Amino acid sequence: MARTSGSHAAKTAPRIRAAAIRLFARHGYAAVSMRQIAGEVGVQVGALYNHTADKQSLLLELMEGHLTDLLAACDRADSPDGPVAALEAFVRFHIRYHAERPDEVFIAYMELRNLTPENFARVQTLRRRYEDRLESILRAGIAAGAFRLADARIGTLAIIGMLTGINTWFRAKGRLSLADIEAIYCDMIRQSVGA
Amino acid sequence: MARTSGSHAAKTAPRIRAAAIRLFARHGYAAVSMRQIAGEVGVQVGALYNHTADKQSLLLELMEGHLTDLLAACDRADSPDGPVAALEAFVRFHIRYHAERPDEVFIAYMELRNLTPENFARVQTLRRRYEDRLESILRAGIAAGAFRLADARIGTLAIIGMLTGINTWFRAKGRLSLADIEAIYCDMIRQSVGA
DNA sequence: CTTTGCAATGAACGGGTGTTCAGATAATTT
DNA sequence: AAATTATCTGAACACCCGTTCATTGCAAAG
Repeated sequence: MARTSGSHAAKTAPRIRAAAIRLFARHGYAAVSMRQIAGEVGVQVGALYNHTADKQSLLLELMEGHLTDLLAACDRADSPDGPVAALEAFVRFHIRYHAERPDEVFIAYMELRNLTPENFARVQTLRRRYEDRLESILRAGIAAGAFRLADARIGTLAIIGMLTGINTWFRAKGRLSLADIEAIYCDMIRQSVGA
Repeated sequence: MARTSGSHAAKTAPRIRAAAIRLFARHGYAAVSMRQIAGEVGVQVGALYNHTADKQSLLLELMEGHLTDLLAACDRADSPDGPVAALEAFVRFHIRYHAERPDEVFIAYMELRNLTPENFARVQTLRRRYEDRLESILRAGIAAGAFRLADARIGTLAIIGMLTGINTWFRAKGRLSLADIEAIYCDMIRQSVGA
């Protein structure tokens, strides 16, 4: 090999991903053309195919990248002892992490149906791994008698749904700061599981 | 006028809407072509334009129709006295109504970004009207001292998000029936507002 | 039974789609 | 300095897009 692999790619590939994230989040996967992405990067269409196999792979890379990062960050975040404290830590982590990456989150939740079946399955596996973090906390809380909650799985889906919804309406310039919302959600979610 | 307006339209127009709902929900507005819709109805593309001005209007009609029906049904549903009972009635109504129309719900929540700004504003107004139904209940409960909830608006968005999420994962053949889920959600939501 | 007029056809319009590829470019290793 | 090779260009491919419109068909009104 005569050149370090990706000497240029190291600059262009991330820019393609960044442009795709912005455009997919703004207009939707199906409504964005490869030419639009290329235009945003300042390159011709054909050049994109040096960095991604096709449009579908680009979408998959964005989603898998986002979910992998999410899981890694979730692992890094410390989870305190005790079901109530662990639940609160999860909620705060989720809200903060997702608020910082609205575009990736939007794509990961809205473009699932534009994945091929195999790619959908791969993404769902990652998503399920994240949900399982919360489900474990709920299960432990139920087992310890700390939570009054009939079903850990449904509780997980309900809480994730509640949290995910924030991204659809939260605006930094709104009436309440993110810290305010974090506090309100912590209270509501703690109460929702009967703790 | 030589003929009752819409003697044919009375058959074709609803079929177009039904096909569009199915296809938009399955593949997304941008990914569905007018030719696909026409094919599903068993008609040529041009015929669609006898019943809708353009693709964008078709989307708007579906969304406005869904939200108008939702508001009408919500008004018809009786709301019992007392904040706790009213909240439970709202939750049960929402879950049942939405479970019966998964495709319309999916479109109304996922295709907002494919609306032109004016059309988006119209749909948001209707959606806000529905959210206000819940917000009033929460406000009344807080005022009466029946709920322990810091902010009625955030509580509304949190609960709506929680409820709306059901449609993304509920399957009739799943582990739990809709009635089971209804019961679990009623408990969680009642607890979440501190009642 | 003729008139009326809505609805459906089928072809066309201009333009956009994802993807490929031969050839030019430029940067790194030898 | 020369050779190498990842990257980019620019054009092309075959096909699909939303929308329009002259023409045709047909069901109801008079």
